[in-house]
Amino acid sequence: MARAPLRSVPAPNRSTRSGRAASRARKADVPQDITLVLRQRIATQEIPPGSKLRENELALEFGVARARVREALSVLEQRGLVERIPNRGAVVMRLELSQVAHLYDVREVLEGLCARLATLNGDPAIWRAALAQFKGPMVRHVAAGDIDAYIAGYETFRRHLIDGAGNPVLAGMLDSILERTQALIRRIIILPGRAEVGLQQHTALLEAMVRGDADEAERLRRENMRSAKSYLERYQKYIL
Amino acid sequence: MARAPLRSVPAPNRSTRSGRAASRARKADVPQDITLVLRQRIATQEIPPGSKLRENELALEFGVARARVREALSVLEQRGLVERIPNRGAVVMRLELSQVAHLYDVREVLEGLCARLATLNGDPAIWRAALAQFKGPMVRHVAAGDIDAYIAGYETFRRHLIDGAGNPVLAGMLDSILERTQALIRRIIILPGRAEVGLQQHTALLEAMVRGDADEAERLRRENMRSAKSYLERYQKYIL
DNA sequence: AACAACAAGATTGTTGACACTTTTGTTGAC
DNA sequence: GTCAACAAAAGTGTCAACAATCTTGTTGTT
Repeated sequence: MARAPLRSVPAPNRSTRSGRAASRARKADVPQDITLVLRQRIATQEIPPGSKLRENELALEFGVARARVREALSVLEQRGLVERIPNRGAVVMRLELSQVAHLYDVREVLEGLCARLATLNGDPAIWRAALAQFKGPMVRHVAAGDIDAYIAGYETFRRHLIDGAGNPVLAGMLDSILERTQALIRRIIILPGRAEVGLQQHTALLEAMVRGDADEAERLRRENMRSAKSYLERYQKYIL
Repeated sequence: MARAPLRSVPAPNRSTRSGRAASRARKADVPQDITLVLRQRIATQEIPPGSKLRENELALEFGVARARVREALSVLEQRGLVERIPNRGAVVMRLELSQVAHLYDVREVLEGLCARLATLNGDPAIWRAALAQFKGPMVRHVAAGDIDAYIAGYETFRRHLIDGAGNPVLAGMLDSILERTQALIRRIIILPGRAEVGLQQHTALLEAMVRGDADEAERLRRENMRSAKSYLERYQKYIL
């Protein structure tokens, strides 16, 4: 449980003039990126749900004062990643099935909008290229059972969709949801038959996007999400 | 510009035992609700866009240390209400037209989902009651030009929709969007003919909800949002 | 042996002080 | 009179210390 301090900062770094270069080198890291690091650790479940986040521990590890950790925890609470109880500390949020269902209902319409906007605003060449990926290499990844490669391909596809949509508000909300369900997505993909279904659905979606049919793209993406949600509910006992 | 301190806290409240009752009376207010107060002030434009938020000023007004104000500002930044520039402070976010368009695109699909879920999960009696409101008193409010009463009725309707949907994730995101566009909504409603159109659209929506047609409810709500967005774009010069 | 009362330790909550950066105001040269 | 260099002020960034609260371990009683 005890995390090895990645960069053990020399505690007495208080002298005004000495060690300027050293502190400047770390300048870009410290300011608020401890929030980012914690977000990633929670999303990847490197810090598992239910864990207690002790302010002192984190402050020591990152070599900053507790006030900074405290601010980071506030942000994490806002994002729904941790729950904070007064005088008792912060624990990593645990996902109930109902919560996941809520997240997926919202994700469905947001991803639908994302597909529609990407069709309207994005570069068709990108969708053609993605379609080629899904018809060629991705098929082989699934056939070969190379889940990691498939997931990697899916992630870049999703990134292209969000970028292509060109809507920062949408991007932020999708990121927020993805961040909370990332661990789940990986477990859904490896369910029996899921990757094959997903492959087919994404291919159909991209074909609609290539021919510029935004409405159909939105419909297909939403159907894709509903399908994923139903898989999740069917296999919930193996996932949650 | 200088805000009158609503409750000027006696600064030397440091003694451990003295004034316990007084400090306990304020206990419920202080903890983190300064975030809520600031959110409301920004949403209502009591603090107008572009204003600088000085940490010291706020700390003094609320009678807390700067660290607490600082945490509140972090949350406000996360929510997209203020922009924080290192070493330069926090200013209330200014809405560009493009940003508003992005917000409305997202709001469209979220309100659509909200209407669908409310139709499926909510109590039909509530929709019947709301329909009666929109066919009776609300019509008179619009005819009489009583905008405030109309807005109040619309707000309770929207609240019923969100409650009826029963999805906390959705509720949070809609609140976040509403909070950022609240000032706009009031300006759109008073546009020529807008209230009449809205009245008709909401009536149609509620009729679909009463008969349990969730798909149609979602479609109508989305159409309603697109219509509001087009009004906004047409009259942008009078609004922004 | 089980349980309540208490004390010691650990953790969070809050504060004031200090360092650093930006802004503002002033002086002086051209 | 205008502009640059400099000094003072204001504001933000960071920190360590103290207070309040919760948790854990211990002791004593029934």
